[in-house]
Formats: sequence, C-alpha cells, structure tokens
Amino acid sequence: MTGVEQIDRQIVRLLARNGRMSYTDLGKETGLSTSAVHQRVRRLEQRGIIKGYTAVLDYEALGLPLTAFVSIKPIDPSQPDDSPELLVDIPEIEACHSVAGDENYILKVRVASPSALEELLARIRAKANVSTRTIVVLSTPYEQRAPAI
Amino acid sequence: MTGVEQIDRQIVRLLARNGRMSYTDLGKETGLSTSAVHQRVRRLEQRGIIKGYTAVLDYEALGLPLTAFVSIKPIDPSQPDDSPELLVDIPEIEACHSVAGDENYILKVRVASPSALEELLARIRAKANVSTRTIVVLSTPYEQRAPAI
DNA sequence: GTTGAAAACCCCCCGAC
DNA sequence: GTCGGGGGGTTTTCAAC
Repeated sequence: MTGVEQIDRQIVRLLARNGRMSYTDLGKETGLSTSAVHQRVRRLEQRGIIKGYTAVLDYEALGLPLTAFVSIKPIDPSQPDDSPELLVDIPEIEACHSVAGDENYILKVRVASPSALEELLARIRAKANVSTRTIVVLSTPYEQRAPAI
Repeated sequence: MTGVEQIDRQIVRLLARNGRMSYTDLGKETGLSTSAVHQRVRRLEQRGIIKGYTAVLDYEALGLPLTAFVSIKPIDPSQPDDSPELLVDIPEIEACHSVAGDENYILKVRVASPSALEELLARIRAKANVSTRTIVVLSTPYEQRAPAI
C-alpha cells in the first residue's frame, strides 16, 4: 500500500464532510478537472481507502434514543473468543472493537429503551458466553467528525 | 417529532448502506417513483433525520492506524465540565460522548502512532484540565453498521 | 402524497495531450 | 496523470391527479 498524496487527502476530507458532493464540485474545490477528480475517487475506492458511503442519521428521531458502550469478557478465558462472529447478526450492535485492557471487546449498541438494552445484554451474554460491563451514553456532543488528515 | 413511517425507514436503511444510491435505484427498491423518493429524502434531510452523508474510510491506509477510547474526568470536580467545547478544535477526536459512570466523557480518537497518542493525551489533559484513561483498539471487526430499524 | 414528463445537470467513458 | 467533449442517465422542478 503506497502513500496517499496531498490532493487525494483533500478529496477524502471533502467526501468525509459531504459524501454526496459531485465530482464537478470536488473539481472546483481541488482545482482539478471533473475527469481527473473522478478518476482519483475511483482509484481511492478501488484501493479500499474509501470503503463506501453512508447517511449520517439522527438515531433519536429513528426511535433508537439509547446508545451504550458494552465491554465484554469471556466467562471461560481458556476458550478462544469468537465474539465478533457470534454477535455479528445482532443488528443493535453498530460497532465491535477488539481492545487492549481488562476486556476483550467493546461494542457500541443502539436501542429503543432501557428494557430493550436489558434484553440485548442478555442476548449478548447468552450468544457469546461473556460477561458484560455497560456504559450508558447520556448525550453526544459530536460524532463522526472528518479525520485529521 | 412525529414518527417515521415504514417506507421512510426503508429509505433510511438503504441510504445507510449506500449513501450514494441514486433516487432511481431507491425508487426501484421501494416501489416508488423517482420523484416520490426524492421528495421523501428531502423531507428526511429537512427534518434532520438524515443529518448528512459521509465517506466510510480506511484509517489505516490514511496514516491513522491507531484508534483509542479516552475516558476523561475533571481534576477539579467542583468546576463545571465544558470539555466538549474545550476539545472541539482537536481534530484527532472523532467523537465525544457524555456518559453515565465514573467518568464524564468518552472520546474516540485516531492517531498515527503511540507517540502521537501520548502527545494527544497531554494536549487533552492540558486543554480540559482532566485526567484520562485510555483503551487502545487492536482491531475493528466491524463499525458503522446500518441501524436496526 | 404521488405521478409523469421535461429541462438542466451530472456521471462516465473515451481519445488526445 | 490530466484535460475536454459527448452520449446517456440522473437530478430537480413542475403541473396535474
């Protein structure tokens, strides 16, 4: 994997801020022609540097007002931990990070209510044979900000 | 805030999976005309349910291979905690969540190296007058998955 | 709220530099 | 790697149902 040059970084930054920006506008911002920008974006996509595009959502309005971070640890530490595979089909789990520290994984989950969280935690424990530690998010001042590149 | 109906939820789900999907394709998926889909998307944007669109990036390829969760707590708990405002101009901070529990906020940060993380933590402590606790991410099996709606 | 059509715009490919 | 052009598709608006 070779480096990503300055102009590509600018394109990436612009697309992180507005994933639907047109190639025409990207060209105006970067000083390149539409074709040149288009080709660069396609190469960024092919190289996997841009993995895709997504809508940024208001989860509260969508009926999932409760976010939490769930740290998990196997009940039986002698067994291999396949939690990511075991939990991948639980749609309430938005993200799964393997982490250093006392616990193996940190999950970010979104649910409709405290009771839905309770039920989800039971499901996670049962499926992956883990203990859970949960930190409830009260509010989110900011999220999904553009990268420092 | 009124409810979001079924067809709107489907549109949101599709745009979460592919933020650049055309209105034509959205119409084919939902069984609506292009115009009807377009109008619904615009209303979802105006209502703030769709806050925007963003590119999903490979941070490793972009030179930010190290992700961490940084929990922060004021040195002086008697003072009001304005950490989000104090830290908002630090671009390495991708997200800031106010949380229940022993600490006040959880930050998600992306940096180039361990030494860059060390320097960032010093900057966070100095700017917000907080103590920090850091959990380093080793790998991310999945992230930014489509919501369970 | 949905439809269908029309016009402007953009995407996308191609050849040339 | 970048530029410019052209055909085809898409976005966007609008009147009508």
